Amino acid sequence: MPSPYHASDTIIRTTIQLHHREQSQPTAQPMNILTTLRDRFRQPLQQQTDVAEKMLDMIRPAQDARFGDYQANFAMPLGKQLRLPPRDVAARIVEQVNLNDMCHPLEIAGPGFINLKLRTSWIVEQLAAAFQDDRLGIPKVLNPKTIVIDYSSPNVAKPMHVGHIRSTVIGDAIYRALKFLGHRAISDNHLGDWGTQFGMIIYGYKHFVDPELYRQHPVQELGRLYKLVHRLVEYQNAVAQLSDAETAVEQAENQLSTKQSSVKDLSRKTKKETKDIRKLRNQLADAKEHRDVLLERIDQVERDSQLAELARNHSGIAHAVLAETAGLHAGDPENRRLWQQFLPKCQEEIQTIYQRLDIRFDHELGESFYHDRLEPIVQRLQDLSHARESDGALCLFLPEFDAPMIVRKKDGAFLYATTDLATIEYRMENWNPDAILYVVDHRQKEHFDKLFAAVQLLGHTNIQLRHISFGTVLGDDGRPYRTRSGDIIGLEGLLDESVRRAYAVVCKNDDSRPTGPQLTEQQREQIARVVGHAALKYADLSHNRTSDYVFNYDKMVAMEGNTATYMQYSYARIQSILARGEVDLEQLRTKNAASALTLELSPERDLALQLLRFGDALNEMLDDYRPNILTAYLFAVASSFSKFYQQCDVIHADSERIRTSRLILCDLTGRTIKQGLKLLGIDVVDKM
RNA sequence: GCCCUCGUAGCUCAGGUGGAUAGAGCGUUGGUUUCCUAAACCAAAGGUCACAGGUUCGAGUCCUGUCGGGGGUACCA
Repeated sequence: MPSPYHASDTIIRTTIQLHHREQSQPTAQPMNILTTLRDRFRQPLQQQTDVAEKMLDMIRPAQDARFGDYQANFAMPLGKQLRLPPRDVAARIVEQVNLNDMCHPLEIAGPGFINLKLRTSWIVEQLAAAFQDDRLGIPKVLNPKTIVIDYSSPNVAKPMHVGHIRSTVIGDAIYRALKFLGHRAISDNHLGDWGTQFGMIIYGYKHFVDPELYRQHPVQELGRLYKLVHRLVEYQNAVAQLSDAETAVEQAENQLSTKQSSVKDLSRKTKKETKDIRKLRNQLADAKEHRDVLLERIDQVERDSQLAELARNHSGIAHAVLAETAGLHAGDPENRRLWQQFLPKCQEEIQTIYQRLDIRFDHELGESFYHDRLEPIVQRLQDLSHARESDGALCLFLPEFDAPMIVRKKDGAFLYATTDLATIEYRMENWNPDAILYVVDHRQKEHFDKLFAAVQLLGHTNIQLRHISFGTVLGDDGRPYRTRSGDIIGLEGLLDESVRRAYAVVCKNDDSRPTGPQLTEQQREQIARVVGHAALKYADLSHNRTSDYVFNYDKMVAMEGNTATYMQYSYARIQSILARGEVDLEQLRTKNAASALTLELSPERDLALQLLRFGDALNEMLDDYRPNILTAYLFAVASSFSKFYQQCDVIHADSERIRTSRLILCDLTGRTIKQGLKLLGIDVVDKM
């Protein structure tokens, strides 16, 4: 199935264009540059071709200032289609398009590029409109869509860790941006509140709880119980798997030596033989690694005499935990009671993290919420003859996939595939969304492929389902980010460390000010909190979401280059200018900006043009749900501002007129940075 | 085995459904401050875009193959 989206994403119903580029309202004054240019070119193009929209997409910002501000590249493909020289086609379009108020006379260059240079008078007019608008000139969409965004979704009984950053932060940014543009965005945190981890806690509570600790610090004690039981279960599983793992190593060793001895003359190996041997070597290494992990896991427990004794006394713990989980699901009164007791405490714990991250959800309907809907949906799948039993499990065999989607295990338990189906139906019944977005890591692609196919089987075709996938956070070694001892890194600790480093930088900077420190201890701490949290979020958002990226504190908090800090710094400098200039903002904002603005120097014009691109950047971001488009835009704004700042004195400008004009630019830049960062879930500070 | 992904400067990364001379930050080298926050700015050096074919007026981008990394692949989520 051809897809207009990134290959790693999955969609159905490509015909629903969700956040398509809208034609602007004829009356809407503030508007985006690209939207406007496309509007102007639409009719002339429609006279030449029936694929005008495709051609309109080929209008884009110029790559090189020599080619003006924007360029249109459609004359070449159009020339081919019409069997005319592209330059002639370009000339014909240029003659018909009405851009005189907006652009200098268009130029045709090279094979048929159309170069557009915006009139400064037009920029001034648009900028003035944006300046006087609370929304900075960004229009709301004409056709708002209802879009459910499913992100974050941690298991409530476990501490959140580094793996939750991306889903949480990217999902939140998409949510904020959609809302800002006027869509009805609904965020739903699909909490894991019903799984095996509760079986572990319940088992732990029944056998290992310290009542006093539980009374004083319930969440901490539950966390301890989870970790303890988890460890014992892992230990037991490791013991059970060890002999298989050892056999696998032996087998790999045998295969390798057989292969090597069959190739007698090693200096005259064929390509295939070389390849086979390397592959066998890798297999051996993998097998050894797996075995060593198991050994380490076993050793860790056995080294600790207390743990070892617990492991001996609870030899059936792996099974028992599953039984506790099954009991919970089956309605065992004691387990239900415990679950109801634990759940609010776990949720509270997780909320403290969300508060730190400044993230709120419209809904938090966890897995448990759908429990009663699983049986009926499975029944329906059977009634419709879509599901059948295989090896005792109830399966959906989907034509495009080798392995089936299992909706009920042979022990009768349901899986998350089942819950996901029920969740989609619930959302459709209650919110009637145009789309549901799943911000989930790329490893679950196949799950979503199957899930979406199953949804179609159930007859739901009037909805777009999309997996917004993202890559892995890596450590310096290029492997998933972990502590040196191999443990997963907790999110809370990550935030603390980020704030700690931000604090150090804030202090260093303030202490080294030529005029002496300006910040109180309280201010320093507050700034460090904002800057530290921002650094972490921004580091994540500024990478292409589909890429893996290497996590690096130093770079993140380095406060140079494309970081949140650089943007926040720009913002703070602007606030400083406005304060030092004793500017009455209310008065400034009521000024007739259109007549006050003057963009004579190129840093002024560049900055102004950059500010006008905000709406285009947002559209582009939502086109494929890529927050790094917005971070790149903000970096460009901040860079333009730095150049402007360097070359254009604001407070001591040559004339009152220029001073006012530059103050307007400063204020609008500050508001744009603030608004842009806000859409990424990031705050600003006035001083830093 | 099959499927999905990635390979761009010393390092970390950008590079819409193909468009003009492949970009940024860090690092390196050199320069800028009696001046609104130098956490800044300017300049230079640094690239066979993994490799080989192909499609095209035009390929980092699309197709095929090869090499290398990561991930997934029947009852975890």
